[in-house]
Amino acid sequence: MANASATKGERTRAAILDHAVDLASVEGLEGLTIGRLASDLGMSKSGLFRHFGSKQDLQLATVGAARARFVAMVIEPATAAPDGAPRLRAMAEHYLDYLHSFPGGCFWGATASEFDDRPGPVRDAIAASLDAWMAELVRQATAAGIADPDRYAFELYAVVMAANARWRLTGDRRTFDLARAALARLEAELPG
Amino acid sequence: MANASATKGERTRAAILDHAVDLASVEGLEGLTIGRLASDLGMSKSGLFRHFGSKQDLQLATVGAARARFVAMVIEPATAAPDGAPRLRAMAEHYLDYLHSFPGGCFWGATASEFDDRPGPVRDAIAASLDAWMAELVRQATAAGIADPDRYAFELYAVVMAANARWRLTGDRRTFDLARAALARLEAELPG
DNA sequence: AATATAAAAGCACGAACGTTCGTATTCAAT
DNA sequence: ATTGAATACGAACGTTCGTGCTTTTATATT
Repeated sequence: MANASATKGERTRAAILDHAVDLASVEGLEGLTIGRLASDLGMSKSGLFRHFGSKQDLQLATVGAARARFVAMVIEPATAAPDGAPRLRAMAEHYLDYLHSFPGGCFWGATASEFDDRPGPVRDAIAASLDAWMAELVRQATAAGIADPDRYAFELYAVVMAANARWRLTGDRRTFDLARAALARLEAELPG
Repeated sequence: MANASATKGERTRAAILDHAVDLASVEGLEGLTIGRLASDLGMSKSGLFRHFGSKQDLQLATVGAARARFVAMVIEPATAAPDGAPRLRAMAEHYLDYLHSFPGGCFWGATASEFDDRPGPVRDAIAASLDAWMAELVRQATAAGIADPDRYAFELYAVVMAANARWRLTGDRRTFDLARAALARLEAELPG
């Protein structure tokens, strides 16, 4: 939510980006067109465009907004739990719920595969966000006393990513049951 | 490889599709443009277009060619091993190697997330191919005596899919070490 | 209330896309 | 050698995209 004391331009910009994240989860960051975004928000292409100056800037700002949403929905709420195993459990649960905050499934699932072969700042921003998340997972797995934290973080990421992919393609919510069963197997690795 | 006794049109069509699969692994099935495909193959847009009649038909044919490649590289070679655990091991190994047969990473990883929110025959074809693969994994996991074959198939798919995604984004081949470690944990579940 | 500034709109452009159409070339069968 | 079909080409179309320029409207400060 944008700061209420922000200027009108800042509030508009925040509203644009909030919708841009949702739209990109459906259409991708390239399929996210300025015209579509403008008409969805009831404004003109040029009026919206003025806030960014280029489509690439819009894409970069959208990646930033998506990252902010991820932090707010997955990382922040889990800070209540102490480092290590409890934090890992809390993050994994929020991680799965987070997938439902998009109309088109996980923003990162859609955009990472879209930009992995498109060198440039947008790709770099996506990669940096995901690297930061992986690093956080490794940190917590280490704190939890896991012997091979890199492998553990990789598996946890893999399960959630696949849950998103299979769910979006089949429409079958039972996919999440499979994902939870897989996560339970990972939790069983945690000491204590 | 196209049948050598095929007509010229059939050979051209096969060559187009072979390149289309590679190109789609980089640009996606929508980013796969007819002009780019034609110039890569040294032919005219209209000459290429004639073989399909619409872009959607080209996309559908490309999905079919990708599926044929998957069968030839992952499923076929593993049929030497008997059903159950040996077959699962063989398929998993070929599955990882298969990722390197594309210039832009796994065709399915790129196209599934691209089309999961685009209803239509292309989406249906992609979903059907992946469903068939999941069904094969479940079948072999069942034959191997796994208690929850759906969960097992899901995890195996998740590991390879995540290996592809992380590898494409980081460029780090050590990702495959993590994937192999994860696959080893799955193999450890197999009886015998 | 007047005025300066920020925000949004209107309009038009050049490029790229899928697609169509008419024509040229290749190839096989007579 | 002649014909007819299969294959390919080149130019053009209508549309959509990102972007720039100019004008109008809304906001905020004195």
